[in-house]
Amino acid sequence: MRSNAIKSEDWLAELDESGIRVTAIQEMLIDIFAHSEYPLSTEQAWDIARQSRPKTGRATVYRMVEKLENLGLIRRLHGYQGCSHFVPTLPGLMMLFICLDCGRADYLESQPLDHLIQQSEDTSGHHITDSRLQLYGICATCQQGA
Amino acid sequence: MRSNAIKSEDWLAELDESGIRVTAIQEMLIDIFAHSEYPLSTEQAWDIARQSRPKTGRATVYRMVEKLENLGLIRRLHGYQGCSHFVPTLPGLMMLFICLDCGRADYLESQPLDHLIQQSEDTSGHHITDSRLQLYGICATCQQGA
DNA sequence: CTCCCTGCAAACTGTTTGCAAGTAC
DNA sequence: GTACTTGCAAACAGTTTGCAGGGAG
Repeated sequence: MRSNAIKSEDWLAELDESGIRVTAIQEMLIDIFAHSEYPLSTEQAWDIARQSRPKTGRATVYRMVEKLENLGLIRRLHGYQGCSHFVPTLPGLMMLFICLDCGRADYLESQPLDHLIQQSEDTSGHHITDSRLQLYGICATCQQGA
Repeated sequence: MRSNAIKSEDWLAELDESGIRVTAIQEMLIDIFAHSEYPLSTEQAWDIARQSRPKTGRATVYRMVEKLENLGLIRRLHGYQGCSHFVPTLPGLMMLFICLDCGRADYLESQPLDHLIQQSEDTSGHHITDSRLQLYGICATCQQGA
């Protein structure tokens, strides 16, 4: 799997630029999402947050997740255990593979997808502003294990 | 937009083969989904159903939608007004475009997507069993209208 | 000092479940 | 007759909201 190259500092900088007040909780939640090996639901992130900060409120995590999603720092996973899990965004990489066995998410190179979308725009006449490609299956590691 | 070529009879036949008992309500709901020009939520389908059959229960529609989805006859739309809208499945066509203006869904030809997925499988080593590509934007018609 | 953030609890929405009655086969 | 389906109501889960207090700039 692709190693997670996300820098928490970059996220904090983005938050700052957006006029969102940066607090200790925010830093903690960013850390949690940026460094998790697996997609996390809001509930799971809340559980992890309370391990180091027991009085963290549920709503705080929901509000934070919403902000991170709106800023494009995390992406919602659809169709894997509902639609309430999130993974950090890797800019420029839009193809997301989710292993149905171990649950890990892996970004794949997507240049061909850009071409495909461009082509679809041309032939259909639609103006495409956003794309979402999710792939499901068994990852290379889990195939060996089985 | 691609004309909807779904035959209610085909769906009924599939239901029958699956050992699901075919009732009048099922026929009605199949008709509603197969012939709607727009993606429908369960709630919307329920509203339509009650126009011709006021005593239809909400749970019945939910249960029916679940069956249709499991059989692959309808597909859930993700990221458009939540994740609770459905469109009829067109076999072999996996690329789905949703207009953010008028809300209509349009299937696009997808041969290049198959190649792209094949290629991703080869380079990543993952075994891909399911793919989900959704495109968002403004459809050709709405571009003209504006 | 001001405004945004936080925690708590209550409210809310969409969805699921249990059960008795109805209906297809 | 048997088993699946239906409608109703209650239960449920995840998420959102209102508000009083706290913290950042």
